[in-house]
Amino acid sequence: MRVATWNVNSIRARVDRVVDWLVREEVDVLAMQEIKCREDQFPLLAFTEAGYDVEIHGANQWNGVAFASRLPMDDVTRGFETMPGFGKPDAAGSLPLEARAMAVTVDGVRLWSLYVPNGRELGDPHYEYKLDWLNKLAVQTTEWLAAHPGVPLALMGDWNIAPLDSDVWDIRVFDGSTHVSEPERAAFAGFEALGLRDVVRERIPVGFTYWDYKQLRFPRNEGMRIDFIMGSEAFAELVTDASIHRNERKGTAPSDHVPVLVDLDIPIPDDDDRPMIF
DNA sequence: ATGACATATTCAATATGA
Repeated sequence: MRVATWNVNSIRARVDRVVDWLVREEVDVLAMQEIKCREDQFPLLAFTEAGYDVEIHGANQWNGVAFASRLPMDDVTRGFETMPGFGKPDAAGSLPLEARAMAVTVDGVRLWSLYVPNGRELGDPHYEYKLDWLNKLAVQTTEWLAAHPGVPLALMGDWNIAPLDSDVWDIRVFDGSTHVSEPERAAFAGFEALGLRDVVRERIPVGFTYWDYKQLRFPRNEGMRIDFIMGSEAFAELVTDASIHRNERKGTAPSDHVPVLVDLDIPIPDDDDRPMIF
């Protein structure tokens, strides 16, 4: 089974590239982030014609996550129970919840698509929101792991954190910036403390997953590594290979992020055995 | 000094991104 994560930066602007890549790379399950549309706006047809079912969690022109899979998706959940909101409180005083997290189970593997809040600036309310969001997710993950011992779990997505200085092209440029601050790195390390680990880095130590559109960042290879697949021990044991698809940053109308993929030692049914989707 | 790029939305000017 081939499982991937990709911040697509608008699925409506990227649908052809995304579906082409899924088919070309024989991906079974894709976790998407920044789909930037509501469920009713999602370009479903291109996916279904290629044999993929889609589960969507979108709210408006910002954020939004989704899964595309050619294997059945079960136990679809949107958001998580203790997830904090952000923005203007409603009459009851609660903050709007953003579409940044959802999960599905495929072949007994629990998969999350995560779009961690950006943080904007150190000290910005959005920065506190980012740290709170991550810490609440870690607590939730702790509880889930305790309740589902031995079940493979992967938290996949755009973490908006560069855990190592070498995860940005020049750490000096990031002095005083988000993504590299100690509290963000501590929040990321909190997931490692739960027994999750970056199953891609242990196979691909070097390489970015994001390059800004501006300032010739990609031609200069001035990028960041911020998209990760954090697997539980049971998940990590299934991983046989990993890849970062840098070529998807090239060509016409790319996303600013590229796909990150793992191969799992889970046999999938032949095409002939798979139900047809029209 | 600032923007540079790309996406969304009340299609014009603004919000967001990292």
